[in-house]
Amino acid sequence: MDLWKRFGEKEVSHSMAHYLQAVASLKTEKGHARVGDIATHLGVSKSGVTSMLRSLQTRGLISHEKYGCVELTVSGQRLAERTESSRLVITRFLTEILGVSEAIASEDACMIEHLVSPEVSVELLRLTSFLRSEHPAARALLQAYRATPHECTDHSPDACAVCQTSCLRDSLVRDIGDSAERTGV
Amino acid sequence: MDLWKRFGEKEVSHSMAHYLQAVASLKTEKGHARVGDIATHLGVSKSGVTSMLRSLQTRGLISHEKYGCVELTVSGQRLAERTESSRLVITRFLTEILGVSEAIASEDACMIEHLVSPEVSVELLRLTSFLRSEHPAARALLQAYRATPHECTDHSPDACAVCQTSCLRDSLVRDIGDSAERTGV
DNA sequence: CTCGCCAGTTAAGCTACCTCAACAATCTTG
DNA sequence: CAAGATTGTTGAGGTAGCTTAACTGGCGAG
Repeated sequence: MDLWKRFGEKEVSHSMAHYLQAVASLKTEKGHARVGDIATHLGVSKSGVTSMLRSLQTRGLISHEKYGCVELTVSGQRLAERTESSRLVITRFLTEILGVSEAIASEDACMIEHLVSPEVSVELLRLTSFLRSEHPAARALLQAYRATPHECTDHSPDACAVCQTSCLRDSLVRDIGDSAERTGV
Repeated sequence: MDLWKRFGEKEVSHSMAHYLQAVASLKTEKGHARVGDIATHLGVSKSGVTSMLRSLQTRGLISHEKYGCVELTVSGQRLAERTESSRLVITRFLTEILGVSEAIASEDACMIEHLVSPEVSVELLRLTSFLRSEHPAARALLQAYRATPHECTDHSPDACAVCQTSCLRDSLVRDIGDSAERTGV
């Protein structure tokens, strides 16, 4: 299967998603988004911004005339909002339900926000809301969940409800040090 | 914050992760991985494979000599295993806990498998295992969760445990049609 | 042995995204 | 209303990852 090739065919790339978010946040923050603001906000050169704006304009996500301010089109606005919502949902799920540190949650959310389908984001929101609610089943679950040890003592096939032929955990935990180092934790 | 720039600084790119996985799966499938096999497996040209192999060799993830078979190094093998484990964990969480369709789950997992930190993957595995286990709190929660309506009726600030100033759901659901179309659902 | 085929490589070219350096437009201010 | 600072654009150049086209290494059949 060459599902993997769709990565390059996403409606927007990682960079584009962040340009759109930058424009959106500058607009709400200071009322307008200019090339220099975007460049500063994203930590890239102004020339990089100019050429990216051209590309975003071609895709109908922004409008921008020479030396003017940048405006999001309706679809650009939608995309920016959706990406931002995904980011928030993912971050909250990672920190509040999975109990991952803020640093790692923010980094992971930033990496995947634009790649997660709305279907998944909306379900993730639903699960997070439910688990954070006052519903007795949710409270009971979280309490029981927090109480069980982190270590899966028995990871033989079929003992764990997720692993099958081999223990998935083993290949994950051994890399945890490496990634913590990068994040500066 | 320019967290977003780390996207390009990941140990491996999306493509690289899939090349490594292709080599690993060909090795277990037919005992060896050759350029042509990899090209077929990934649906790219042989010349593309040759140049990617050069790049992976430079990074110490594979070894490959001219006209020979491709071998994963220890770090290449670790990376391939970790990516594959993440993919499995994510897929199972999306289908079995969130209840998303196989098609969407596979696509999303394929997009993000290499971007999710091992910390998050391992916690996701733990949650999924727990929820799929026989633990009474898990059974009760899933039952209650499945029974609650999909619609969040009250999304005013503070009513929902996740949304704050505005309803995150609104910006997500309106895009669901668009993405289903792409996936061919 | 050599001809031909297949696997693999090199070369050139494309798109995306970035950089720096030079230039052009606009704004500010005396 | 010009001088100079600020802001934005253009252009050339680099890396990553792909493509196609042309070339080469290795090997079996006659």
